[in-house]
Amino acid sequence: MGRARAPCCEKVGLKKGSWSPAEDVRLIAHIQKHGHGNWRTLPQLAGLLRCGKSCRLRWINYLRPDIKRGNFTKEEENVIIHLHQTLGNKWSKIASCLPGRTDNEIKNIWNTHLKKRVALAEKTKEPPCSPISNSSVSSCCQSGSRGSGVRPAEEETSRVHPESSADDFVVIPAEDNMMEMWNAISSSMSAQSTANGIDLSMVPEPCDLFEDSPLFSTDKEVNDNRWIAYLERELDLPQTSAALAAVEDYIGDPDAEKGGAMAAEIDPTSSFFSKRPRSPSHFSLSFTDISMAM
DNA sequence: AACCCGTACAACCGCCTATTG
DNA sequence: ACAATAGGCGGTTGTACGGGT
Repeated sequence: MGRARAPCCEKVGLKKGSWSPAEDVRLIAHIQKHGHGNWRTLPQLAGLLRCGKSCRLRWINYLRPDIKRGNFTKEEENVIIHLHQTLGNKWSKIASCLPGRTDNEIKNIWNTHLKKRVALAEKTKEPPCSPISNSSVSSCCQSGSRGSGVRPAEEETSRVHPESSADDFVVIPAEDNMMEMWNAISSSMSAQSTANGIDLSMVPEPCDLFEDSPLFSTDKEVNDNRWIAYLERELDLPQTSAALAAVEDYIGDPDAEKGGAMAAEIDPTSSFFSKRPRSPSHFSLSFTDISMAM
């Protein structure tokens, strides 16, 4: 309130714009390993040339394990329309009623689709959507006060489905490829996969995971690179220099066929997360598979 | 093929609130 | 009580992409 405020971070030398797959992997790996205690210090700790806010946004809106991607269902759209009628542009509150959807995503869908649809419906005097019970709307949104820190993913009980009838609360299946990805990664790591969020403190250290693998090295940096290489491979990302270094380090031949093929795939502008959904079997690689491939 | 235009959505910005010392 | 800081929110912008001409 008029108070002078320091910038959230030193912007000089920081990267802006789209996130590269390598940055995504670094962020995921860091949060998997350490959680996100302090967003401000996270970029340095994770070795990212990004502002803490940018990291937070990327995680919350895109990389979080419980993000539900893909088109909005009719029911979801109806919920948004109804909630917007009562709450206005309180995107985070609306998001709290739609598990797996982010405020940013809802804001976008409203601005690009639903706003027009509602305007058109008002013109033609037709309802923009089917009726929805008020109880479901109010009950799922009244608790979400600003700054509570409770994200949709963490709310295990406030899950509303627009077509719910008597009790209003049903669980929307967490069926999205990001969940599959995270579950695959988590299960590969013997960590407990969760449908409604991951307890990061339970995730084992990468080095621990590699102990039984031929990839394991006593050199921490080598292990870190191999860890990133593993994640990149799991995510089907273009292999970064870290990954290639790990490969070369392991096979001892930079010009080996596989290393060369991986290098040819490097494309810093593409992103795994913009690709179409894939089958769960895609994530069936094991450490054995990787070590064989390497 | 080149250009234009609309759409979708990721990302940034600035402000506000909650928390902490 | 106050100030500093971090986290969160909503508005806006930038840009990639697809379809039409």
